[in-house]
Amino acid sequence: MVTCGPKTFPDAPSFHMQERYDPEAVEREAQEYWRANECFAAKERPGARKFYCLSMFPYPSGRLHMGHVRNYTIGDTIARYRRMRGDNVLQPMGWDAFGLPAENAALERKVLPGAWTRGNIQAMREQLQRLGFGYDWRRELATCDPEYYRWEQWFFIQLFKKGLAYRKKALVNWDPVDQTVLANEQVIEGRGWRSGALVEQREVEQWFLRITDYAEELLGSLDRLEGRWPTQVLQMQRNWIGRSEGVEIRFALEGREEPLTVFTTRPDTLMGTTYMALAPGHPIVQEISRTNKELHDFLNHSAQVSEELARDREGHPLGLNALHPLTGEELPVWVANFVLMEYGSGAVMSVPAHDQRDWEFAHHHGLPIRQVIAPADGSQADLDAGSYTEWGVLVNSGEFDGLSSEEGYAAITRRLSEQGRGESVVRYRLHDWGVSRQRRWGCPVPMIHCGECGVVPVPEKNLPVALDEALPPEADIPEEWKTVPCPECGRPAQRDTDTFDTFVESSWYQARFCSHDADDAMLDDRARYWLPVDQYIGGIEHAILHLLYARYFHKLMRDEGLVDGDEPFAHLLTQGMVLKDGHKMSKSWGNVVDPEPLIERYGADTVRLFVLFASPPEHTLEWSDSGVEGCSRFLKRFWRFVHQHRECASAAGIEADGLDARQEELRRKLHETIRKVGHVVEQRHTFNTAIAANMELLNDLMHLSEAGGAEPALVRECLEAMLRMLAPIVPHLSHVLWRELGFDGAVLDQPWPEADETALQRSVEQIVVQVNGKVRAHLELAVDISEDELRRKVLDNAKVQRFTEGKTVVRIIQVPHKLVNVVVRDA
RNA sequence: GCCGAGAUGGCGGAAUUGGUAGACGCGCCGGACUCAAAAUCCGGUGGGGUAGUCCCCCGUGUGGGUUCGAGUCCCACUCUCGGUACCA
Repeated sequence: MVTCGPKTFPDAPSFHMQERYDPEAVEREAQEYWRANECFAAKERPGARKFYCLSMFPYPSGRLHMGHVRNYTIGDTIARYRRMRGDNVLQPMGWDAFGLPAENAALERKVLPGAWTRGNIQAMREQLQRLGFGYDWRRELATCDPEYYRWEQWFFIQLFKKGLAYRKKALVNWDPVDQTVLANEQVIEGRGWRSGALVEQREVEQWFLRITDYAEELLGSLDRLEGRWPTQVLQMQRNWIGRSEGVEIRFALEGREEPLTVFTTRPDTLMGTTYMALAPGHPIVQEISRTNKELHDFLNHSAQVSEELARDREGHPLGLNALHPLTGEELPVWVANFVLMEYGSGAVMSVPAHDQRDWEFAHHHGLPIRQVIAPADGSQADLDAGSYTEWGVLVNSGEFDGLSSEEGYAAITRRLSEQGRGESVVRYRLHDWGVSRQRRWGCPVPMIHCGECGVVPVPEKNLPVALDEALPPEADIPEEWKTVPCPECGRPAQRDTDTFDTFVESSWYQARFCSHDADDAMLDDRARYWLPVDQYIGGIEHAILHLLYARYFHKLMRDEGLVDGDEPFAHLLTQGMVLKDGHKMSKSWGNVVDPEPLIERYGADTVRLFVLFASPPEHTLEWSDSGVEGCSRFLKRFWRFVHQHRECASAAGIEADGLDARQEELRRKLHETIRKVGHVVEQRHTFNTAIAANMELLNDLMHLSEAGGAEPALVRECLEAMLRMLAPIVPHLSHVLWRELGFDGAVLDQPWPEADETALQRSVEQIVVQVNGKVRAHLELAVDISEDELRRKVLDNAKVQRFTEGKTVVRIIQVPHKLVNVVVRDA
């Protein structure tokens, strides 16, 4: 038998160069090959199993950070793996290019937002290319391209025509620092999500998208994503949509025509209502405050207090009575600082005995507390200590006494309905999506305001309404841009000068990648071929906003006949954050690790390998410089080993019969590795264990080689399989080594290796022997050993006997090919 | 408060359906090579006892339980992280 153990090479420079792993040269070569052969140009192949792999596109801030590197490495690994599995893979990349930072940069550096953005895109594109991600760059798009936002404007007009986009004068969140309106989602604990400034309320005319029309479907179809999306994300979306069932009740107001409408989830407590509470922003409150100085002063005062999120139960009587819908009892109407205008109708029926906030408010202001629910178990509720909010049995409720809360709920709802004073309704926490922004670096709203005709869409032939990119953001918009003839009557009219929320652009880019160059339609049949995205990868921070809006847009596009299916992203993987020293990398912590110098020093493959190896994709990743060093060592070792065994490449096919025991063992290890890696990469995305398995295999292979057992055909079989398994993770190194070994074609086009069942078989195996569940011995036994023989060998074993001596064997548990547990009892 | 996820060596993390806890990597210790260092290679590395390779006990946040057997399942709790919060 010929062996090819470690060889010493003459100390000539040419050999030296090859034996030394030079990532830069390797990466240049592989990337050149991919580029020249257009390896990642995706084509629609009807009938072929397609796989659309998408990573969330970046905001072009100027430099990639570790989070990007991690995100895109995960995506690229999955995409390359699917390709080796024979799928027709699409993996595009683009830029979420509109947004505030460009305007800020423009102000600070006296550059134009467009120029700043496009410069950043160029720099980041180079960084992505350097990392060797297999993107179809022909499909690259930036949301600030007029060819892109043109179709967003077109689509918005379709929504407008359907009544799904509408204008509403509404109280909106005003960020006094950024000077803009914020969506509810952009307000975090009363502060602007970017500026951190305390948000004020202002009334402005805004464009809204009727996402609430789709609330029920957005909620319902989450069930079908179960098992495909992380449960955490599904739950967060459910909470955000916030469906709640209840009853809308109309209370008559003394001396007023219009009744007061409230929403409650507890109509069973209706008989315990002792006062009404309105939000400070409620129209009735606003109206009365115009003539009531005391109330006016109170509102001014509480507006300031509420900014500090005061929990004091402040309020003021309005001097107005409501009438109980069933008893006609007079109930004083108050304004209360804890009532929210944005939820329900901005008014509540207060039941202090059974709602904690109402209880506190009543206590504070000396309002009556009337118990109408008693604990079902007959115990006493202590209403001096607080409210009793559990369901129970109705008391002090007249004809409803004795009913359970559930029965009372139904009976009272029925009675209200009969009297025309209320009905069951479903409420959502989700609000219509305000999409107008008073920003310059965004997609212009394609609408014209005419004094005669009202709001008129820009005619489709005039799209896109292009931004004047030469105009600095601080300059006023010129009159000649703003003033245009009304498309309907021809009289001078005004363009809408607002732009869209950038979440609008990112809600449909996944579809446009499919039809990136369609110039006469937003989408075409190619979108039907590629969609939905089979695997979407991105940060957990987008669990609510982006993912909800994109789901909404997909349904809108579906209803416009543009796409098939109900959901845009079939599978979602949310990668964890990248931490350093226990904190998120940020300037303020001073712990930012820039990928660039690492790529410079170790090469792209090492960086890719490390971000996958350090932890499973969903976990937060603790950055470790020495961990990178370890990954670099592995690649160097692998490289060197391959070069020391190059001649094994010409070995003939493996002959399993000719292998000795150690070689057979290694071959079994190889095929076990193939089986394991295929499973974890495909099913679990735990690339860390896939890498570890390959490290183990290399260690074993090197030990065998060291011991002189490196049969060329076996080495060849190992290397061929390892290069394929590592190709999605460290594609450059795999590409070059594959070629240097003289194997056919390019490794990225190779089929994924299959485990050879016969190689997995063994004649003897190790069986763990336990006595009462504790490991006491390991036995090497023939796999086809009979049950009796096995029992005998186990019970005759000296180590086992030490623990069974003088005891009674009660039973023997057998797990085939794995374990035997002898259960004994004191005799 | 509510919802969700998690807790395993000095560290990151392994451990299909309950079946040898700590794979792989880092770090550390010892050794080889070297004038020396770097690089590389070899060996060791959960705690304790005994002891130079055997062997025993303990050990997966805490306390219970189910089971022949629990990191894994059940109950209660502690802590950490993420989301959300006056939602009527």
